[in-house]
Amino acid sequence: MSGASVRDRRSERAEATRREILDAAWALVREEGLASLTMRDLGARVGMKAQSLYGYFPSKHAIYDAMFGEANRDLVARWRVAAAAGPPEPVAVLRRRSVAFLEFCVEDPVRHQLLFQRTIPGFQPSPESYAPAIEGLEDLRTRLQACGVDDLRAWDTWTAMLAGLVAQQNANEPGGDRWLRLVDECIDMFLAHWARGARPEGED
Amino acid sequence: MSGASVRDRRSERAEATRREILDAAWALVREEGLASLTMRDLGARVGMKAQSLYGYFPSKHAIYDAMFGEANRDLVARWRVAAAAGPPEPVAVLRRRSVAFLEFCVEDPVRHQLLFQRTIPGFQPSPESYAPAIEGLEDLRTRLQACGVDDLRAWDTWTAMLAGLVAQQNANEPGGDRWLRLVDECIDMFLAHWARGARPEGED
DNA sequence: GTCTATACTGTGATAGAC
DNA sequence: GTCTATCACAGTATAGAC
Repeated sequence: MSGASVRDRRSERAEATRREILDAAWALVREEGLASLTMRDLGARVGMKAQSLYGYFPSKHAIYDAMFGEANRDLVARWRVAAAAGPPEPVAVLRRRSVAFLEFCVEDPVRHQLLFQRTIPGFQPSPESYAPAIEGLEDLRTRLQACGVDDLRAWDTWTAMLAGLVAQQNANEPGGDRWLRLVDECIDMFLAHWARGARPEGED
Repeated sequence: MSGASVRDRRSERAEATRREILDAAWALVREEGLASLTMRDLGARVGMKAQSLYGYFPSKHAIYDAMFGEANRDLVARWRVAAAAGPPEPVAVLRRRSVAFLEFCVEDPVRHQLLFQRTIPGFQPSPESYAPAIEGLEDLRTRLQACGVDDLRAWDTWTAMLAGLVAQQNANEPGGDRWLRLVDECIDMFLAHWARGARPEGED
């Protein structure tokens, strides 16, 4: 049916424009900072008036939300690649996964800020945009279990440790590797304390 | 001289008004978020027009800077109290210092955001406001040395670990203690790996 | 001297013309 | 779909009332 065909081509074109707007938004926030994104700048970047953007996104927060979802999906994809890109020993996988996470967070501090620091007034990611993060946390849990770590406290310690490395790196030496390169030794430290069999039974 | 006396009373009164404005600013950012502070709201809170605030602070960033400096001084004071509030054994002091830091960061997430996450577009703390932080880091270094930890990598690991606990607590369970209560075990884990004599010599 | 009134620029957002 | 016009509100600045 030509009607459906026309609709498809229209929605395809609209989707391409949405894509173009998102790319421009990423470029802008990388240059000016996450909170400095303005609809006028963004419109100018894609050759539109700011008001026309509302034909593609219902609000500025909706743009942030689309960026949030995209970043989240990219992170999960990166994890999958890292898990498959080497020997399957659980600890080796865990190490690759951690390095992939740190690199992901450090290579684009603005993206890290959007994903993990809630600094945009009033912005809350939608459940759909947030969903991949839940999947990633679940995956982490099984990875840690495979390494002999089966404890909620250990899990929380792990996320805090990696979050801290990223936070310090991005806050104090963005683009560098002063905290990044600590990851291997941090994992040693963590596993020595938390992995099954690492601690004498009656220690606690 | 009566001239000096008049000047003093005027500056005293101006200082009291500055204090009042800062208190109102803290209350507002706690209610509405750090980035949502507006000069109009702030003026209304202290019974002024927004424009009148410029008689006490040259800009909105200057208000943020005064808050930054105040928070930094409060943190250092808290550290001093914690250090003196118990037995002087280095590890015990380090533990009290850590708990004090975590509580400080968690009891007021907005203050933590102002101090440790740079999310306000264009805001950079002045050297005077930032100075206490340098003092605090220097103090931490000597505390760690006293515990047998004398290594830049260990120092960085320490700051990352505590920063991570705070980040996770404030991001995922503000007001709670799920990550907070991990601090003692994290310190055990850290010291076991980094303290002098904890590791066999030829391990690395 | 301190505060008020007013104005300028820039923000997100909406309604309606074409 | 994109535009013009417009709105309410933000930070900032200056002139003038008292």
